[in-house]
Amino acid sequence: MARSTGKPGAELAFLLSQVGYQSAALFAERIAPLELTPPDVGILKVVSEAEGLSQQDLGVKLSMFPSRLVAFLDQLEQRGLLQRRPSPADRRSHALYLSPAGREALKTIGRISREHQNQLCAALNEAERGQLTKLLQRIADDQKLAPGIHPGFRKLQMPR
Amino acid sequence: MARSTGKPGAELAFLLSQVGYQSAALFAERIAPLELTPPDVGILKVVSEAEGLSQQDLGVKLSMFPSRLVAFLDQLEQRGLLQRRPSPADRRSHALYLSPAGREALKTIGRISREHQNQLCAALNEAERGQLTKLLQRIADDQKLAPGIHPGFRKLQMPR
DNA sequence: TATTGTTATACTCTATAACTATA
DNA sequence: TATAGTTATAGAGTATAACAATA
Repeated sequence: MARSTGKPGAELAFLLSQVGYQSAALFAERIAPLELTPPDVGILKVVSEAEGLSQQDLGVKLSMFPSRLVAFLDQLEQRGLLQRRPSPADRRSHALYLSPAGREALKTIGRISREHQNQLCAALNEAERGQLTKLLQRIADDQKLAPGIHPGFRKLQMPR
Repeated sequence: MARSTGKPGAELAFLLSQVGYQSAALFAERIAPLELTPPDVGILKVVSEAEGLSQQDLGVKLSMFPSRLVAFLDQLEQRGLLQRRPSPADRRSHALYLSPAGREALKTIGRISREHQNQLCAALNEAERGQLTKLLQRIADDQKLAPGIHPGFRKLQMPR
């Protein structure tokens, strides 16, 4: 039974964490058959929006250590989704590009993401989803969360 | 700039994951000075609501492997927040209880949680927080998320 | 001397399965 | 023989720091 009056608890913050985790977990399940993980998707997305960027740039955008990026990029490159091209100005750095297959993968991911959202938000109609989006966006802006960048890239580990 | 018409993307599902992660991360930071982690808090909370339960029971409630529980319980017991008492009926099993210090810790955690929620939801007024809570609760119910049980107990690992 | 990307190392946390003591 | 809790082991993933090539 919920308290209707009195000192407010932290139900909302906990609900946010619960539902947010559920969203991440279901999404991870949905892309697993593509042999992709959420960080893979985040990397592909950022590269697609800023092609030619260096691994350094990518690390800054995602707040990831460059050394942690290497393994992800190796795998994406081996699978032909992403390319490391020599940088014209600096032979130390690599310019990152999506391959055609990488762009195709992003389209598939987009479709999967929409299905995922429909499943997750099945309890709400369109108007309610719009309401929810607006409220969450206000929090995200206030919390200085960069659009399209998941804060989990930084440190990892949620409950423990 | 947001698309006002056309095929919907998955912005809402991503926003939920972003804000949910932010909630979890900020909460973890807030309780870190108490030398507690979110799973510690989850355990204390469940025990407080069902004192006398066994480690087996606790594992089922949290969807955690019993072997994973051991280290958490060891630490909480050593710090005097939780007690393993002999079970009257079965000498194999332990009945879990909070100590007075454990109950005190939960009060502190409750205060911290409210501060946390106020910080996280600073962009919204009371009415808006109520709206948001209702919408999220509808999703949580539809997704069969148990009240007060974080789905992250199960498997862990969000971005990867 | 500083910087880009890579590799090496140590550490944390987990699931699985073996183990003990009771039942 | 089965069950409660514990311990052992191996694996996944990370941050940190050392490293080679280039600037």
